[in-house]
Amino acid sequence: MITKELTIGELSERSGVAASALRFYEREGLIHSRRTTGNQRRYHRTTLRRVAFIRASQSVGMPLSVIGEVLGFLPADVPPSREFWVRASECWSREINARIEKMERMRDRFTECIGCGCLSFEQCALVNPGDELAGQGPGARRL
Amino acid sequence: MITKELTIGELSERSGVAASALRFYEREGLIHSRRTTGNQRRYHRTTLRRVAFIRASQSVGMPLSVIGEVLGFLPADVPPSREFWVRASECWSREINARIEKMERMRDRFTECIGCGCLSFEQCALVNPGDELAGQGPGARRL
DNA sequence: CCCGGACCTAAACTGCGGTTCATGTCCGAG
DNA sequence: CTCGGACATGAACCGCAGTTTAGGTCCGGG
Repeated sequence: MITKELTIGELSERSGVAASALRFYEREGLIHSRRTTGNQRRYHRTTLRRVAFIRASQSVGMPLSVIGEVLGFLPADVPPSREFWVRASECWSREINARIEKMERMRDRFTECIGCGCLSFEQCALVNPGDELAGQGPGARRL
Repeated sequence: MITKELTIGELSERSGVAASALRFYEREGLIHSRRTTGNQRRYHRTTLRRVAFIRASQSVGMPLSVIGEVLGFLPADVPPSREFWVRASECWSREINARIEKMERMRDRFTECIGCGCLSFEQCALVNPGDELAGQGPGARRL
């Protein structure tokens, strides 16, 4: 086997992702590692691909939890197939499109609200979202 | 003066915003209050409008810090003019449009990346954003 | 054998937008 | 005057996506 394993430092340097982040991803179950007798991490080469996928997905706004779910279908130490990429891409595209549409709806509502001079409670859809518009920004969500 | 002041409970009920949030907004300087001799808050009626503006702006994704900057142009205890709404609306629209465009670019890049079969480091623009794409998702930002 | 750099862990901290809690005060109705 | 509900404060906590810190271990070169 010439498929040399990577230390965390090597994976960090090659991927451009901080070692602390890699350990964090492992805690969250997004990547996996073997341990040496001295308890050090050794990564399979395919982990590089996994990390690439994680970063690419994050850059389009996916939360780690969702990325983790999708990566759950991809067994550890198996190079991701082309089909996997394609399916994931479709999934992400749908998500992004949904978010874009939502933002467009909100923008239109805002200008409409300003235009009509309302922006007071009880009348204004923006102020009283009620429906799926709620819980947009970051902040504490209750379980 | 029949312009009765509001207690925090009244403002909370009328605006639908929790009293804890109203205190928080006040700490952050987004709204203001007078104090009674017993140290209780009394809000000017126009505060209702301010809170409406805050919630509407939040619903389109604006962070409180930016909302606070804009509200800073609006003196306390003065009803916001129509011109103020219009200018704020334009400002927010520009912001939202910028965010939508950014998301569209990212979506396109992602599908392109998947299509070309790359998604590895050094070649992939998604994985190595470098430019304005960086720092998208939530999470700790360093100063 | 010793040294330094790479690695390990757990715990605490970041910023955002608040909520919840503990403890104490105010105020109006009866 | 007393009681309860509304109000006050500061501190701790939530989720997210990590980073930083403190203190300890591993490993290879000289």
